[in-house]
Amino acid sequence: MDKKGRPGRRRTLSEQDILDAALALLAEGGADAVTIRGIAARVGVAPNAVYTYFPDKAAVVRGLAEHLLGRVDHDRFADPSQSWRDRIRAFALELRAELLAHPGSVHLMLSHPPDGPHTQAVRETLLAILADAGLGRAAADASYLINTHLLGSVAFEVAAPPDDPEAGTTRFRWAVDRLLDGLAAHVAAVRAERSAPR
Amino acid sequence: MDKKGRPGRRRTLSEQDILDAALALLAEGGADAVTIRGIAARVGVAPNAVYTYFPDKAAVVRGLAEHLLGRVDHDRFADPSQSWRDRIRAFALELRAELLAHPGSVHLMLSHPPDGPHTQAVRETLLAILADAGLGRAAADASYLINTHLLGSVAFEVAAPPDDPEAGTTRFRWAVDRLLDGLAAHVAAVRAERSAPR
DNA sequence: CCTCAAATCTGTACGATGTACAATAACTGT
DNA sequence: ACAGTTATTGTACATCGTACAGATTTGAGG
Repeated sequence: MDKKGRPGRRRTLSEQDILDAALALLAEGGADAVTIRGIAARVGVAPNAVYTYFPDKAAVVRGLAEHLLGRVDHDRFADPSQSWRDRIRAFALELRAELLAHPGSVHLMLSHPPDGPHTQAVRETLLAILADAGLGRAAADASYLINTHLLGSVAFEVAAPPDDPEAGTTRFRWAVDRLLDGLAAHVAAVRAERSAPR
Repeated sequence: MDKKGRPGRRRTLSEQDILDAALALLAEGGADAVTIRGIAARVGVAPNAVYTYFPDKAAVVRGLAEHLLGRVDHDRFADPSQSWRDRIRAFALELRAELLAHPGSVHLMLSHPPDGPHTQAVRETLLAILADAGLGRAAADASYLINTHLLGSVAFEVAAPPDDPEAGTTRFRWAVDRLLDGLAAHVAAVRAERSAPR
């Protein structure tokens, strides 16, 4: 695990190593377990070595959130042969599963909202589906709605897990369906107004 | 500000003092500013005095969340003369305002979900409105949906504030309206099924 | 090949945090 | 008055982020 014992320019680390270690710590011990010293120990390096790659802990945490988002395959939901409702449902469930698999990741995303390429890719996939749904100008707001509900929902579930994990999934699915109903109603209303203006 | 300089049984503190100090710190410096030592200093007492009233910091934080919920007047929304949609909208906006007024409070609620009398009172108010709406068995899930969206939404807004705070309110209102549309559609569907069973 | 600056890492150290432990003073009941 | 309980203090420790100052290796320019 440990690389060397003496200082010097040796390139024993990489940004990926740090993020991988951070992710492992997150999975094992929750958000509190993600510490600079813990990461360093796990990759076998002095704590300060981390600062060669990240300016401070907040940057590591942001990077970790990005890293996590990079693990979800969102291109899979771009296929327009399925209904937009099914696609969003599946997308939401997938993201939820990924977040639930790493306790603390939601907290971390809510306190240090990432904004790297992976984050934007996810956002764009969502926006594309919503555009297909005919939400037009409201697509951005709808995306925001889905996002915030997802994060809030998972955060709450992590903090206060239901007795039966299955029940959590059922409840989440129900909530997403209500959201989709609301969006569908809005689409219908917009369409109606467009065909019979003011 | 400081009470005394020597040990001894003096009852210089109260649970309320501690929570008030914590709330002030939260309002001033966000969640990170809420520390045992900070609270103690603010009420002019040794850090360990806090442990007479709370077993650990987590308990203080939970108490603080409760304290905060106790400040919102939710009975005001119990009046059934208004439509349930208006009542929920107003309720959500009120809670949002309270949470936004204390940066970090959402985080704190998401990491240490309170469950004291105030929390339950708020939940019951919500449930009552939703029961009026005719949601029946689904009222609990609907309440959960509104709750999680509220928390997620505010958390996100605190972490990444919009350029124009007004825009945040508009967006939130739009989202709540979509939620309400979704719930209304569900109510209609349930009613339809009940009048024409299977 | 030699030199040297830049890059990468280590060691030490400081201030802040939560909190365990023991000592101390004031109150309470007898 | 005395004894026991209890609120408070002071001291101390482990852990955290990270600033600072070396040490060592590496690669580039001569």
